[in-house]
Parts: sequence; structure tokens; C-alpha cells
Amino acid sequence: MADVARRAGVDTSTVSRALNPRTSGRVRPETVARVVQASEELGYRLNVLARGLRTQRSRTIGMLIPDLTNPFFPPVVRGVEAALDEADHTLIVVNTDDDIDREERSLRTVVDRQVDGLLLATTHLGMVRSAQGRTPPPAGATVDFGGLPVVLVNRRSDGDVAHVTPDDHQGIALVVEHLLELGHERIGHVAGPADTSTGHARAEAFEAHTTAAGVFVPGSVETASAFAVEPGRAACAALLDRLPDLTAICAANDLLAVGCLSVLKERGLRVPEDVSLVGFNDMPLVDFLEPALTTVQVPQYDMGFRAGQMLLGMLGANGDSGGSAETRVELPGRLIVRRSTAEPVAT
Amino acid sequence: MADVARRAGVDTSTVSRALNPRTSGRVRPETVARVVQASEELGYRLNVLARGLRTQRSRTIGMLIPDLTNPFFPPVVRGVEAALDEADHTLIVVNTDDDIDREERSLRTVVDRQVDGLLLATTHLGMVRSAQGRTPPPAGATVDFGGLPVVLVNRRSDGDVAHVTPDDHQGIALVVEHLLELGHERIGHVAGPADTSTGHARAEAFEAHTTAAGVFVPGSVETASAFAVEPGRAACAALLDRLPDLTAICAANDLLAVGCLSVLKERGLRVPEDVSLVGFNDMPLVDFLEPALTTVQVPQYDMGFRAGQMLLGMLGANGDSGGSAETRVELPGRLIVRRSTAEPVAT
DNA sequence: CTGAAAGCGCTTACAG
DNA sequence: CTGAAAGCGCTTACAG
Repeated sequence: MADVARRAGVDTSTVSRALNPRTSGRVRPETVARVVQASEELGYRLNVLARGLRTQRSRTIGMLIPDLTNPFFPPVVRGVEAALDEADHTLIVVNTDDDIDREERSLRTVVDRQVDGLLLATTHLGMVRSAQGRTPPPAGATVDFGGLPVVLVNRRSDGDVAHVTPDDHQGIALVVEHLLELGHERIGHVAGPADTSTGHARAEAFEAHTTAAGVFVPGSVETASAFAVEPGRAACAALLDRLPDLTAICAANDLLAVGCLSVLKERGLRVPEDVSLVGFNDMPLVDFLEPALTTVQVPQYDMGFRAGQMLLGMLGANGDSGGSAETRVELPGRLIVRRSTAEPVAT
Repeated sequence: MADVARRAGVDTSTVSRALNPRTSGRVRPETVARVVQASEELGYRLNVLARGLRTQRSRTIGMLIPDLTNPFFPPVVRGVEAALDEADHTLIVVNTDDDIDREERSLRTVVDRQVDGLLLATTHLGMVRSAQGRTPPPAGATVDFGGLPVVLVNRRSDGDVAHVTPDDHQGIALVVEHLLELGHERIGHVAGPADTSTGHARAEAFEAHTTAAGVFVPGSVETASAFAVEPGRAACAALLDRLPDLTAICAANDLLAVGCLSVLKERGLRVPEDVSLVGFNDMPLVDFLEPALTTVQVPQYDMGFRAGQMLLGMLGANGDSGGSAETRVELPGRLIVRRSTAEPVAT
């Protein structure tokens, strides 16, 4: 920058003003032109870290996700990236492996990098409350990151933390309705872990909607230990053992549904002739399964985008000044009907 | 830091020395203890950005990938993260969408953030040469980032840029051998785009190995326009039209194989009875396809890990001082035999 | 409209 | 072993 100043024959402070769109109005147009030219000739690039040190804003956002390897997250991350990009912010994503210790370390890493805000797609909600400093940290949640703005992604919290999540109730409603219309009356639910807001909300929605329709079957909800294929297999097996006459299974996510599919086949049950099966998320390749999986498509990219925008809004960093100050958003899903659901065969 | 200094009754320079493991040896143990205690009481955390400004090392690495949404990359990214983590560096990943303009913008973003080095998993190789400043930038590759160390991931370059890639020749050799052993003699290859080093290398390997075995069929290589399902369908259809009597297809990647599988089924060809099919990468869910796909498992995590280590090595930032200075690594794959390959039926 | 000065939070020769 | 000083590359009141 000193070089640019010298070449343009001005002070560095003028270079700074000239090059900053927000302040370039205050400097004479000819001067701006001279500075711009000098900076281009020199190939000058602003050191954004130095700027951050001075302005106390790093224009960086930290995002914690459990596992990048889970296909649910990449589209979300891309959405966040897109939103941040518009406001010239950078994203740092860190994996936490769903491990509370790693979550704390990751949080520290990211906070130490002076992020301006946090996006949490992470499981252990206790952390969030602690983060906000609103309650004494629950056991195991000792990290404090001094009032940094945070928005939860794909997770809700019991406190009043901002979030954007899929609309689980609406999504499950779509599934139950679809199954009802086909004529199913004995429907099971392979639920996700109860300590995830998503697993919990979907199970709750399942009970609510089947009950409302008068078709809730006691014992029809089996909770898997994790959102993965193996736990899906185990839960489905348990469910089938308990209620062999189920004609449809609603899984809390596609991986769980894949687990169900595999035990169903193993037991000689045909999908959808004997048992209809529905997933959640519409992850890649699920349309090439046999049969192609009926599932709920969640607007993952949008979720990320909205979450990014929301956080930027909290920072006063996005263009639209008087934009909606909505702080809790639930995005509706879309039912994608494929081949894994059909009318139950008459018995 | 000033607060810590005051509380410990020392100068900030002493605080700095005491808290830095590399220099804490030079300060009296009691002083260190006092400083550490003060910093803990105050919850002091080093501002790594300020440190970076002073030391001219951000301890940050930039990584460009075409598309995080492609399941191939997340494990690679995790590997990189793991390697960097050990040396206390942070990763910034940016998507380029395989678009040359976005690649340049991404590069700029990341370079502007003062990264110490670059990991490029990106397609447009021209850029790399330009990056290294070894040749006049090819048309369209105008970005210059002044001698930053770079290592290519999953890509090779014609220059002498460091890289870590899958060993495509070895992987394809595994496939061809497997097919040969089963008795196939008319094998087709659905190749990836020729302008990707991976697509190119695999096609080359396919020709070399089938030729060496005396079973190369002229016209048996059809190049897909991209590594995706639809292009795989198109290429497979073209291949089948031209050579209806193929008994096996080797696809340059799993997505391409999925495309093949779908046209094969559409045409009433059974896999593996009529046509055997092999993919590459072993992406998630490919084992739940019908039939489960035989494929080559690439050590993605390891690739990322090695690449990260290599770059750290170039920066002199990793623990092991005299470590191997290998600069071009090709990691062997493993053939995962599942149900999509079998002996050809006798005619 | 522009310059001189101070300062963001650190590290590191340089003295002592 | 420790302090005082300078400086990394910026921005921003404060004068003029």
C-alpha cells in the first residue's frame, strides 16, 4: 500500500479511502483514478487480515458441522457460501465428528480466528445455550465464546437462538398423507436419535399425524441409535419383530431407509408390494436404488443460504438494510414420489 | 494481552514469549507460571490474525475444489483437515463449480486471505502453470499468485507441480485383470472428460492394459462429457450402439457407472448376467445399488492427508523435519468385488 | 479533499 | 531472563 501511495503521489490514508468503495466518494475523482491506476500497475491487493485487525471485523464466518462426509451437508455448505459471498465474507467449515470434545476444540479454533459469527449444524445443543451465556453451561459444555452471533442450521434449540431448519412437521405430514391416501393404516416409524432435534421432531410429528388420522399403532416408533444405515437395519428389524403386519415404514432419513430396505429384502419382503418405504432428504443416488426411494426433498441449499443471510443480517453486513428480521425459519419440504410406495396389497 | 501482562506484572513481550511453546524456554519457569495463570484467569486467547500479520504466516491453507457436493471430495477434505490440524493450521475450502472464472475468483479470495499455500483439486490445469509462473499464462489463465506453494490433489499437471492422485493405471489394471480372469474379452470403457487428468489417465490405462492382454477392441472407448450420471447414460448408449456385443463395461467413475447401469436395464440387459459393470471410487450407497457395484476404492482420506502433509512440508511447518521430500505421490486403489461383475454367459 | 498520527494485537531483534 | 521499541498492513478520527 505504501508503494501504491508513493506511485500515486499521495498518502497511504488516501489510498485506503480511494480504494474503499464506502469512502471513495470523499476523495477527488482524479485522485481516485490515479490511485486505482497505480494499484493496478503494481498488482496491489488489500491485505484483508490487516484490515480485519484494524476494523475488528474479520469478515469471516465459522461453521461447525458434524460430518462433511454425510451427503446432507455439502449442499447446505454451498448455500451458506453463496450467501456469504454476496456480502464478501469467507467461510471456515470445521468437522466435529459429532463428538463433544471435538466440538469444543473446533469452536475454539474458529473463534480464535476471530470469526464474526457462527453457524452451528452440530448436535450438542447444550453448547449453544452456553454460547449465548444465557444459562450456566450444562455439564460438558464449558466453551464460552462471548456473545458472538450464532444461527443454528438444521437444529433447533430450546433457548431462543436463531435457526433455520427443515419443517419436519410439514415433511412428515406429507409422508403420512401420502401413505394414508394409498390406503395404509399400519405404519411404522424408524426414528432418528432422540437427542437430535430433527430425530425428535420427526418422531413427534409422526405420532401427531398418525394419531390425528386415527391410525397410530402403539409401539410403531423405533428409535435408531444414529442416522446411518446400520442403525436403520437394527431399528427396522426390531420394529418388524414387534409388529410384523406393518404395511408401510416411514424412516426419519434416507440412510435409515436404506437400512430398512436391506432388512426388508433380507426377510423376503418386497418393496413396495409387501411394505411401502419412505425416506427423508432425497440424498444422491437414492433415485437409483431398487426400488427408487420415495422421499422428502429438503431444500438444503436454501437452508444454508437463508442461514447465511440471517447471520449476515445480525452482523448488519448484508445489503438489504430493512430486510425481514425473521429469526426462526422452517423450510417446507417436497414429497418426491418414486417406486418404493404403493397401495398395500389386500389380505 | 496487555491485561495479562498487567496482571502477571510483566511486559507484553514476556507474555508473548511465555505463551509461545517455542520461546517459553527462554523465560524463567516461575514467570511462565505466573503468565499462564494470569492468562487462564482472564480467559485470554491469542489473536491468531494479529500474530499472522506480524509473522507473515497466516497458518491458513486455501483449497479449491470443483464441487463439494460431489461425494468424492468430502473425504479428501477431511483428510486435509486432519493433516493441517496436527500442525495447527486452518483450511479454507472454496467451490469453483468447475468454472474457470469462478476458479480465478476463488483463487483471489483465498490468496487475499493470505493463505500460506494452496491445495488445488480443480480442473483447469492451465491455471497451475500460471500460478507457478513458469510459462506465460495460457489463454484464460491470468491469475498470478506469486510463488505460493501448491500441491495438486486428484490432478496431475504437465509441469513439475507437486501432486497426490489416485494411481489410475494401477486401479484400471485391477479392473481389467478382474474382468479378464472372469473370462471377458470384449470390454468397453466409458471414459471421463479428456481434459481432466483423471479421465485421461484412466482411458489411457484402459487402452494400455487391454492392448497388453490382446483384447483391446477398436472403438471400445467412449468419452463422457462430464463425470455425472446423465453423461454416463449418453456415453454408454453410444458405446452399446456401436458395439452391441460387449460383455463388460469399465466406467471411469461410479456416477458414470450408474448411468451405464440405468441404460443397461432400460435395454433389458441384465447386470451382471449379460454385461458386467465396474465403477471407480466406491462412493456412498453404491453398495446398495441393484446389483451392488463392483468398483475401485480410492483412498480419498489418505489422499487429502498426504496432500496436506506434503504442503506443510513445503512450508517447513510440519513436525518431522527430515521427512521424505516426495513431491509426486500416486496412491493405489483396492478392487471391491460386489455383484455387478460375473463370468460372461457362454454364447 | 488530503495528510499526519495513532492504534488494532501481536512478535522479535536489540539492549541490558 | 526481561523490557522497550519498532513494525506487520491496514483504517479512521482529527486537523487543516
